[in-house]
Amino acid sequence: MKNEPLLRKLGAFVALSEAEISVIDRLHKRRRTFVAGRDLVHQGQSDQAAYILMSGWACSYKILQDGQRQIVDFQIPGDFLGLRSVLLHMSDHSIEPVTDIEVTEVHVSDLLGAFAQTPRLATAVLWAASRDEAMVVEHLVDIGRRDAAERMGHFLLELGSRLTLVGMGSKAGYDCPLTQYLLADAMGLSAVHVNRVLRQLREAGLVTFRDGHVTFDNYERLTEFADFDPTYLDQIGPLLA
Amino acid sequence: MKNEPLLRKLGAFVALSEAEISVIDRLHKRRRTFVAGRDLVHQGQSDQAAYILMSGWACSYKILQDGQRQIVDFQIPGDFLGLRSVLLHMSDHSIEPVTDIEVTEVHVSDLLGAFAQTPRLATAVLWAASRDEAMVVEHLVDIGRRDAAERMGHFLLELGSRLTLVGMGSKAGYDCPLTQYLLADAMGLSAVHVNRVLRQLREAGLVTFRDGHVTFDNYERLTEFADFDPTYLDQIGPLLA
DNA sequence: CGCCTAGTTGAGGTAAGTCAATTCACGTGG
DNA sequence: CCACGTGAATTGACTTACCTCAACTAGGCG
Repeated sequence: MKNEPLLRKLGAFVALSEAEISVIDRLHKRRRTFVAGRDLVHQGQSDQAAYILMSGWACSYKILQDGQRQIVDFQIPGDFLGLRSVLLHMSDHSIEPVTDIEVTEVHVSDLLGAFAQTPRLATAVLWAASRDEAMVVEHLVDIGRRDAAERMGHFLLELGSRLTLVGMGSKAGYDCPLTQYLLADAMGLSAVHVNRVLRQLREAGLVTFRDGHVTFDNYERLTEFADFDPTYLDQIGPLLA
Repeated sequence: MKNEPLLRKLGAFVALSEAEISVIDRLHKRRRTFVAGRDLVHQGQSDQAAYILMSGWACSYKILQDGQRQIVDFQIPGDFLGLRSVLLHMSDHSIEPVTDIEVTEVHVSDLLGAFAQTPRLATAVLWAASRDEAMVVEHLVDIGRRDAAERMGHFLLELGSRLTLVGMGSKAGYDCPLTQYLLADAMGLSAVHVNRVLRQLREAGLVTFRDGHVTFDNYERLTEFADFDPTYLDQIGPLLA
């Protein structure tokens, strides 16, 4: 259980006691799998369960009336799925597995019960939620104020940073199951423009995204080009002894 | 103290006991004021205090290297300022008062101590943070997938909804101290385009924004035009007895 | 073999940006 | 009292980044 991704993530924030670890363990009751492409959570559903992603990639998104969609974030192992839906008692977004995924289901009552038993767990979850929000905010800045090439570069760097933290990537690159259509919906661009921008970045010798793999051809120069500052993702050590 | 805006907001989520209310009261130790335009929190600062906004408007934003800025959200009374900065031990954004504001300062240690005493308070704050995140997400969708006119309409409706909840607006309209420059930085547009879009909405008989006041000329039609769905902001009653 | 999905590229259209000039309200000092 | 400066709003002319439509390629799989 020491490799359990949520423990690793929360452990970076609070030094968890044995008692707290066992409370978290008891949250992982029901293990489930979902196939790529079939939504776990639908926009508008109420009283939903939350999940902890154990393996695979997912994305959370919103659909507009005219059928367009905006992907808000991608989730990788250790991330919560649908935590906000549970707390707000209504899902304001949908969640779709990008690949086949494994999750454990967490019931609201169990989660709130765990908070009552160990308040430090509540603090740790609040920290994790803040970190997620910081990523959404960075994404917002991306879309609002960076042009397509900077935006794409920044996004690929951020994803690399997150994956590196969980041992799934490095400054050399990482495996990435996203299609250009998914990228387009995440970046607020059209799929054809994503293609052009990827070509541009490749020809500039910055990054190459091909056959499900991202390769950083020049990490330093890309970082500068995309104005990327990873401090908000960096975690120095447990902040709460 | 019954009118204290944070109590009112959290009270919508959990039915607070006398003991919990007094814990919250004790958080409001130091009252401070800040003048419009002078930042409270700077991007990159560490170990910052958090604040609860008592009166006035503020905005949180990020500056890019080329000097452009993106406003992430506006804060109105009852909202936290810099809560994320405190939990992440590093501010990833700046906060500027839009008008002169009154706040109460909250120290991290006091907040975490309050969580330990009353876990339900932690849950309530997590709920408030989730609600904030939901607004950021909606803003992200705005910028990513709506054209300038829809975006502006949606934004003005959302602001109206939030203000109505705290008694500062209605379906007729509300007072709004934002300039077209602030709007531009929030919507990811240029100031001149904001001006054109406002004219367009006014001439279409949907909304009028003039002299610091927003008037909904046709609330229904604007709601439809902007694809606005307020459910994620609505609060039916205490969810946690 | 043929279909389907993902990716690639070209040609032409459009929403929004930039630059620039003008107005207006307001405050301040001569 | 008026000249002046400053910040916000307004409008026009021109540019550009990104979109749409459309055609074509390449791999995977029944």
